[in-house]
Amino acid sequence: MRYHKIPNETIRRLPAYLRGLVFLSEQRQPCISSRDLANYLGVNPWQIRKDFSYFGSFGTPGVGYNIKKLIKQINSILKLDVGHKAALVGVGNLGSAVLAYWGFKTYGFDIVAAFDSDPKKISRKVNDVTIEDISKIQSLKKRNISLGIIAVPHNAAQQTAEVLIKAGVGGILNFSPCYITVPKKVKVISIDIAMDLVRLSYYMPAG
Amino acid sequence: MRYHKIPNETIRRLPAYLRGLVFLSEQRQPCISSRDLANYLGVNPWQIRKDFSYFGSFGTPGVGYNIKKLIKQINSILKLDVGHKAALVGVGNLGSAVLAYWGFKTYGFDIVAAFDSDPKKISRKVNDVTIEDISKIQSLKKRNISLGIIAVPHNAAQQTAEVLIKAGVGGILNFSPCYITVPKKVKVISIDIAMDLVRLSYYMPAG
DNA sequence: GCATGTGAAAATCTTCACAGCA
DNA sequence: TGCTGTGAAGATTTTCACATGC
Repeated sequence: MRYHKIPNETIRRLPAYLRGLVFLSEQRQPCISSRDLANYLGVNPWQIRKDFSYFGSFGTPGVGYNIKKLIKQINSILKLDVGHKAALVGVGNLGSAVLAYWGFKTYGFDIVAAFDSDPKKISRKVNDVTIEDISKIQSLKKRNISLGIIAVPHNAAQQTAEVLIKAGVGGILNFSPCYITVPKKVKVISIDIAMDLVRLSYYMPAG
Repeated sequence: MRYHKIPNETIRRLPAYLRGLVFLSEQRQPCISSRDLANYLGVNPWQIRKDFSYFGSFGTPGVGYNIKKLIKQINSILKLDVGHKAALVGVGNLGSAVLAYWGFKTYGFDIVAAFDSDPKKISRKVNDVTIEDISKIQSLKKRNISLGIIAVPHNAAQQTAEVLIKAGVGGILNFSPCYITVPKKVKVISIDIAMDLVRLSYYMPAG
């Protein structure tokens, strides 16, 4: 394996590979070929092989990939093996759903804190997490929380991002429907379900 | 404007342009340059100009783009001007959150039906939508619903997709954490929030 | 024989530089 | 002058074909 810059698109696909492999690992078959895996995931075999090749040689020619071993490798590449603590800001409709979503735990994420500015919500408990006043947010560093989840109205998003960054988070998952500006050292990933639905509209057959 | 195949990436960006423009249209300023719009959206000006150029010439040299007019154009490109009726299948945690999410309405989507297989949930009302038994799903075509939203456990997703397609939907928004196989004429867009969080983990600074 | 890993070719997408118009 | 629209250059990503290893 020579040095290669790793394509962003590869990083976009790796989590999906991991997700599929985790389901496959529940079966008894220990190995899988790139062809079978590709078929299961709905992608191309050479795409899978190329993507893995950026990180090393994980397979055995003539046999395929050992599923459990491959999961470990991808977990390590994606830095999921260390575990991440996250804090949610904004416990409205969307925020509550995020809190209740178990899907994160599978990948080593734990939402251990939740903040809101509405006094009526403070001290309420949602999914074992007690909602705190937004002013308590500077405690994140002390609590070893490195990840912020923003689910506030869009006019409060930028400000919330800044507070989170000041509190020491290195990554932000942004559910607010807007772009937020951050220093280079912080990574933001934005999610807006409505945007995906809009995209679907474009691709849908007429009628 | 010559003929050009429209890049998928352009379609991925258009909804975000639209979202930003809708917010900007609430201000009194009628026009915006590609530079200012780009700055607001966090992208490059030439990217915006190029993206629009695939569909025609929407701006005025020396002035910029008329915001309201541009919104209309993008709405038309994305086929949002016709309105879409959607049906949700699976009213669990995630499904309920989707039902409660107002964000769709802004773009002309309306979730007018919800289905579940759990008898305890049938006839309950969530956000003005009465939950129906999954067996009633073949009524979609008659009700003019062209869009399905899947929020069932992953082992039921493929089957749900097939039922939806048989009932005549042309597009599926898939929240179940798995790949689903569909005929070419149907478009699927999958969303898995956990996957984005995983990607964030990769990009986050160490420490 | 069979499936991986990879250089090289092809396709796609982004960036640039500037002609042309208000 | 200021900003759009676009061909062409540059960068990135995907696809392919096959050498290599089990």
